Amino acid sequence: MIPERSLEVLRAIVQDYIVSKEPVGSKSLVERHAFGVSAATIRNDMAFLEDEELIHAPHTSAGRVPTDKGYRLFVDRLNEVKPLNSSEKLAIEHFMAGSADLDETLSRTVRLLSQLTNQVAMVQYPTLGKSSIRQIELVTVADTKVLLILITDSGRIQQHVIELGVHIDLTTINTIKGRLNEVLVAKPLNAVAEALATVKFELQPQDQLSAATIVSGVLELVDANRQDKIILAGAANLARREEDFPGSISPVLEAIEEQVVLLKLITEMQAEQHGVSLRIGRENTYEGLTSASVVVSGYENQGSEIAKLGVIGPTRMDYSSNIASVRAVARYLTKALGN
Amino acid sequence: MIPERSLEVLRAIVQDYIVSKEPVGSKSLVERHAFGVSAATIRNDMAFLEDEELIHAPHTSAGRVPTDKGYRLFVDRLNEVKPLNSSEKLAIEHFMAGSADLDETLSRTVRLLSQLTNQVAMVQYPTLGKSSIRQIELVTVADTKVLLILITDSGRIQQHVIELGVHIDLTTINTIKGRLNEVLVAKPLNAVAEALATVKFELQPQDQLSAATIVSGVLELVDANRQDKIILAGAANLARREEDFPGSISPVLEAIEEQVVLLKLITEMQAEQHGVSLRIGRENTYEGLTSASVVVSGYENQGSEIAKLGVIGPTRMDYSSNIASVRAVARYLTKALGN
DNA sequence: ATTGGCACTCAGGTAGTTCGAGTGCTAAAG
DNA sequence: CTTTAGCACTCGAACTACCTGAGTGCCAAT
Repeated sequence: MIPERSLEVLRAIVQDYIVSKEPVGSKSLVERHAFGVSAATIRNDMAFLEDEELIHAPHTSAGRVPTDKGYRLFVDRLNEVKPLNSSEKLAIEHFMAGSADLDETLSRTVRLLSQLTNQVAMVQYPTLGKSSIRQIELVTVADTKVLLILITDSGRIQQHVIELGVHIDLTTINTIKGRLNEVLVAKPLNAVAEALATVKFELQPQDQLSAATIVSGVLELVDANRQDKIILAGAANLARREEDFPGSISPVLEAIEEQVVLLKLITEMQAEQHGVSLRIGRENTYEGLTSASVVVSGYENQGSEIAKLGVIGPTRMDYSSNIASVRAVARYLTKALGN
Repeated sequence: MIPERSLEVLRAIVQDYIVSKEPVGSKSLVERHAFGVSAATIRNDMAFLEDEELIHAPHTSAGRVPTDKGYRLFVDRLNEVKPLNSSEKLAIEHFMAGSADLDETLSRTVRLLSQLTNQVAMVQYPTLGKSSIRQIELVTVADTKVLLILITDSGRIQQHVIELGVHIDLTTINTIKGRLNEVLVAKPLNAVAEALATVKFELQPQDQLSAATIVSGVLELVDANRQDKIILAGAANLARREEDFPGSISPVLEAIEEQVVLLKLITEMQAEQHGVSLRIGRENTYEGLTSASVVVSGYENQGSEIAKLGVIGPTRMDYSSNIASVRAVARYLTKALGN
């Protein structure tokens, strides 16, 4: 068990370190904070915190810096989430005005988040696995090509051109389309494969092949997009915080360019407090992100979480305000999707 | 007029500097290159090149570094474009295999280019203004909503959901669709507005409003996408070349995140030699890119240029191989689009 | 448990020094 | 007129030595 005052000392160290970017020593600590005890006492507390591996001294005669574990304890037990100030609220209102389709909304959201936090922001597209099919359309675009369109209840529209190799007439297309919609509408996407496995079409033999091609096109479209998409903004903010990353920022840049890594990461993350989840430093198993922290929140549509958004920054980030921003933006996006 | 040997010296300086990243002096120059004259003679030539502002000494007792003007002369008159080596050709073949729709093709292309060059690569989506309409589709997606789909001859598919506010029946939609296709098919996109200005629909009065809404939807779709799109890859390569950028890479990162800037830039650039155009250092009017060079080539569909692609890197880049790569990838993409 | 005192540590800054790559100039040679 | 060898000069980079001061850990007294 950690004594109350030691926790206060840890909080003070984290807060001071975030603003000063310098290791913080016992003296400056008692100057800036009213502990009511002397520096020597604080030093004892600090020695204790160091034993617990919550803080760490870069070298013997330097101040202390929080460890990943220290940050973790800080956000879990000591951190009070700052409410947004009025200019931040204003910024959100501003971005909120006049949103259009899904692409536009998400792209605005990610830019908003990066501006609010001055970090790299990311927004995941609604996960198809959690959506269901609203409608399927087939449209001929050439003699032997049809355009397959998949519309989900989250408003996402996917399309794919299918080359049939042979001519197909309108009646056949309409038969296939009708049957597909019968079978698939309102089905969640992860149930599509099963539903299509047994489907039969009342068609002439020569058209059965085309139907099969189209069916596999549907499967492909559903599947190809299960690997969801992430959009990013604010990569330049990384470079501006370069000194916060030991070594170079290039592994971090690589990590965020690698969508697969990011997707895996945020999918694994489970909501902790305030509906926000964090990965701090080495808690990120991915090599390139061990000196970074990730703050993520889910956003919802029709009452259930459909995807996530968040920010990536140095472990030495202002958790208070970043958590507040991520949470607020997630709520805003949920609200915007409600319309 | 610049004497022949001085030009050779400039070429040698540029080449050595690109590999060594160190200012190059007269002595190492005569060692590495067979000029057949002594270092003192080379020094005279170097003094001449310095008068012409083609090279520059960082300080009195240092070697010389090419200026932007020097690089420019180098690429215009001295540079021979390296043919790609076999592993590079292999990489292109590999990416070439199994390309699918336009999105996929371009996304592969940009990653390919960034891998080949180890720079930041960019690919511009086909400019709509240079495409024409292949087909227009209307699909109902809800009682009062229709999905408008625009397919261009470059294979680009644009979609937009239109909220009509009132019910619309299938016959009406088909009438509108038929008429739109009659009027618009094969029209270049920049002629769409004109073509639609006078179009009339043979419809019941209560449906005229819906038709008008759809028409304005078409216009919006054409127009909203006139502001073209660029996709990027390899931003991490920038960070890896950080020492090549004086100051910080963050202005460069900002510039490339700002699509408008990039679009403006590459739109202004006109093909020079080999079908490739360059902007070297301060030739880039945009502030953040004054220490960067941009190599761009157009790519074609059906015999005319539809958009551009290229790379961005430090002024001290290997122009030979980057020009070769950009040119080769542009050709490959042109070929891939031909299918 | 807290505190003042004190010796100790060590990164970072300053100053002085050397080293050598590279220059520009001059005078002689081709 | 061009080229070359020779030479004095310059100046950044690298190395050294030194100092400073913030910060620590520990101990004995409260």
